[in-house]
Amino acid sequence: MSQSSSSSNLGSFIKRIEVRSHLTEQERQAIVHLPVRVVQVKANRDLVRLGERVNHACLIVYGLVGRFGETKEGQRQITALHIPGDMADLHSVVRPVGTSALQALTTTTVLRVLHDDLRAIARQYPAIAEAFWRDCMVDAAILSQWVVNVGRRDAKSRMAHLLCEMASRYANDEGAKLSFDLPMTQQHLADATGLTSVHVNRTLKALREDGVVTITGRDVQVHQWDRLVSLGEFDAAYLQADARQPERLLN
Amino acid sequence: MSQSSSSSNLGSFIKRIEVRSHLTEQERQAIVHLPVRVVQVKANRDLVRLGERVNHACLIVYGLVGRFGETKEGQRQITALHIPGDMADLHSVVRPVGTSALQALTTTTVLRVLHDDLRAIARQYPAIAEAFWRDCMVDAAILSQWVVNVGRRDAKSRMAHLLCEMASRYANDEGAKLSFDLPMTQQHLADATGLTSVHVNRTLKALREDGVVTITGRDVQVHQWDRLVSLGEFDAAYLQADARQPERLLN
DNA sequence: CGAATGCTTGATATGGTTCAAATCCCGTGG
DNA sequence: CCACGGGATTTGAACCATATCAAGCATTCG
Repeated sequence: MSQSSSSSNLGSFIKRIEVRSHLTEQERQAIVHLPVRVVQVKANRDLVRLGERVNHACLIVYGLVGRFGETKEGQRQITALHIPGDMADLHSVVRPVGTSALQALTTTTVLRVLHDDLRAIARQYPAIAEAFWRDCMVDAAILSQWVVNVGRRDAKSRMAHLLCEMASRYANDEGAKLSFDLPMTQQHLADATGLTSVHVNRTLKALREDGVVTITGRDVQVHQWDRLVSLGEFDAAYLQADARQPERLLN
Repeated sequence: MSQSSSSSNLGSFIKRIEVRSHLTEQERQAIVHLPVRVVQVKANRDLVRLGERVNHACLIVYGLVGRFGETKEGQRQITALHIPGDMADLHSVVRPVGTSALQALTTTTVLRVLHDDLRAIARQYPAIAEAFWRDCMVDAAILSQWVVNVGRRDAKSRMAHLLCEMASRYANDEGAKLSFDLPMTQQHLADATGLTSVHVNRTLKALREDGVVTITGRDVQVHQWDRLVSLGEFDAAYLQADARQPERLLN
């Protein structure tokens, strides 16, 4: 895990926040000028160990990160996936004692931001506090969907839902959903869907034979988006927190 | 759904908040004086319908409330349970478009608090904003545990975990965990654990025959707390957000 | 080129579901 | 106080979606 100091590169974070919340120029500047520390993490290394108390949050700049829960018998369950632009543990600002581990699925570049700094701007600018809170609530909405997915859907439907979600989160435009890079092994997919890697393999085969998606290594090719959506009963509404709604008191 | 206006009774909410966050007397007063509207909801009625946009949050005063996700084939999955003292949808302050329904499992008394009022005190008192955020993050931690529970544990273990969680949340003192009132039908338990009501019944039978817990109607009697904890791999840490830690900048 | 890691497939086992029916429980009205 | 009705619980039998075990193949990387 190599480190180096730097100032900014928080652009992707700002962009993410502004999809969901309005910021004034001043607020934007406050975020941009947060001091950060760049950290590289190799695949399968923890960014945050289980039970560790951290004093910083991790903005993913490049790579893919998972939050892992574990069973006594060593079975792992991914409870969240974080892609570039996500502040993977923004919640730790307010609850610094981790209850699960954060692990890199691929080599990952992270910007560490100190809790104290985040808390300071949240206290100074109520709109930033609200934006952080809102961002965390989108993650919670995803979590809630995962409970439904894992609790009540069969294997094919689960995979379809996960693929729709990741496609939607990665995509900037509609077309991008049909072809994207998903750097997860079949074991990772199994850990995210609560299945076995063997069964993930068979499920992907079935989806391929249905002509819906083809996954080759990290490359996902969606042939029939509509069928994938209907298989996974996917409704992207939960991923949004529309900034355009007048939720914010402009006082 | 009967309504009546009232002022305060927010004591249980204050108490809940203060377990996790420090408040000054002034901040406490700001919360106590929030205008509320008392609402009674009968069992199996929605407090918030699927997709409904609300302008208030619901503090549970009496009863039990579940958040329900649903599958196309009508299978239901409970993604959260809320007991008295919980502000069931505090998150809606920041994301008012519901992505799942809130339904009463028993006759429930609710205090409705307007988003605008909550947002106003959150903006005025950064410590309150932080406390609200923290409260939501405890709910998210529970959600995260549920994903692990439903994704990777077998039926007996799932039930044990759920029972430990509810016991811990209901209990004020240690002894109270051994005997408590859980107003859920076996179908509700099934919806919360991602099982079938038939299998819940068999699982409860097995737990009873093991001499671990006996559930008769709404009455839960825990005979061997330690075995229940170890069966469910339960670690109460995730339920806490220790207010005693100096997380708050006292500036 | 060899070792490690990930992918694929077959055979078998099993935990949980589904369907169906009986019984229990409790509130309600006669 | 009893009869009735409807939800909730309990149990059995058959079935199936997914797990488990095991082996061979493919790909990447040092």
